[in-house]
Amino acid sequence: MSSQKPSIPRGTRDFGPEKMIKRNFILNTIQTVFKKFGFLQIETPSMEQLSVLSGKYGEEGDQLIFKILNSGNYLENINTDFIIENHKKLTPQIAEKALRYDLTVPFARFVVMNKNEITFPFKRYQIQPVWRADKPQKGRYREFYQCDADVVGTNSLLCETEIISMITEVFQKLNINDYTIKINHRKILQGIASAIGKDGQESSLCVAIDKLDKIGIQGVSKELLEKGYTDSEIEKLLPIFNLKGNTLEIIEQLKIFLDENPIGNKGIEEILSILDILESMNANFQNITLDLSLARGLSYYTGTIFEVKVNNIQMGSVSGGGRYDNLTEIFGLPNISGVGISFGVDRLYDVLEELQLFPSSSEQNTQILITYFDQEGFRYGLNILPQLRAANISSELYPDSSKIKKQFEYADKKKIPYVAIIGEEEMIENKISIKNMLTGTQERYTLQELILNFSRN
RNA sequence: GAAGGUGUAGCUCAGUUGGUUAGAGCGCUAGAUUGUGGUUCUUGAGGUCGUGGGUUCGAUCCCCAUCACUUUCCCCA
Repeated sequence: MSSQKPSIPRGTRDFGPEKMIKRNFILNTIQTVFKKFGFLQIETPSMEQLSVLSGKYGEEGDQLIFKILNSGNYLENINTDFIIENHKKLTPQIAEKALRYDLTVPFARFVVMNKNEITFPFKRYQIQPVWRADKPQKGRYREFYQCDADVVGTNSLLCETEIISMITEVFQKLNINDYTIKINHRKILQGIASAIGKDGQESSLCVAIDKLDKIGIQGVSKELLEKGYTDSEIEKLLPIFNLKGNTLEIIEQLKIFLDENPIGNKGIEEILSILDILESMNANFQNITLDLSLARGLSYYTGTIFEVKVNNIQMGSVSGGGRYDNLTEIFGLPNISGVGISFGVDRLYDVLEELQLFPSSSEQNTQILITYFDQEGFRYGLNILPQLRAANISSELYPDSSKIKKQFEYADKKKIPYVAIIGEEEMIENKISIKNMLTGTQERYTLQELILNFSRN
């Protein structure tokens, strides 16, 4: 009999107990903040109809969707010409379901399907894994979690400020202090495109200037040239890259650049309103900057866009989002504006690990392990165990009758802070010896004393 | 889609300019210590050197192919 070597698909991960404790610290923090701001949780299925996802993420995005092969004889009734002609035409015929690629599109589908039950404005949060058929790299997986919070059904800029407040609170709770919330506005980018004579062509402009911090002004210029921008158009753009000062000063310079462009000025107005609301709420501004090079890849954003970067650490953005005006329109529900935020748990994990910001995990652990020498001690332990648990003390009884040494090793490896020892002497005295595994000290308590000492934890 | 890197013990890695018996640290086993973990000392187990083929008297090493993992670019969280 030959055994097979087990493995998991690349880009996927197992999470052991230590990792789950740390992940849950992040997830619970985010969830607590979402709840506090009045967001309600929903979940959607792992798989969606392929047609729901197709075409929502651009042409490249379609390739990155994990498709699920139809059940049964999926080749029945297939026009074999497709196989030779084009696999893209064959795919929808043999796969009608696919794994979700993000949480936003399924949410849009959810809103449209449940529009009669939903009370608008609808604030929902969702924490679930998503899948991408990408080649894995550092900080990039084929299965990963997203934590999204969105408000749909209102244009109010209060939503934007609440998102900023939530980011601030999450980072404060995670003890990350040195970070930047970059904000920008798609309408400002539209206005810039228009001002240099490229009306309506801001998407290629966005893709290029999004890379500004990576490839520099020269790299961006080169890319724009390749995309058909003329030298004079790029020349006009240059002042944008050289704006200096704080957010308000940049806005003043930007106003001059945009001149009377109505769309661009609408964007500026909204940014100013957001800052004004934040000021009324006495919010902390320090971490917010207007970054005109922020564009964000996804094409459905139409208003304010955000991204959060942890400073002084080699890591891409850990959070991002923005306002979208027409996400539900494609499913037949127009004029629903929404704004959302997404936290990247996996990247936050790496950041906290690197900055050593995870709290000590001992409190989540078993507090007391009951050890014993013989069958009699085991029975004594069986009596103690439920009483400890009734007092809300996380505890366990060693299951096998092994040497005491072995039982201590178990406690040590599991980082259980206290070991209860039940031997002949203890049973005669009707007390329990408790050894503190950290300090090595040992004392005897009655069960009552033990419960009193430990239940306050 | 393009270009690199790496596959040797459970883990992290040495090594052999091609030679008989492939090593270390950590981990694991057992003991020193029959009522005590972590520290210390001693002991033992554990390998088709990724897979298939080629060259050779002989390949873990050289050549070819293949698979897996990994990094960068593109794109994204």
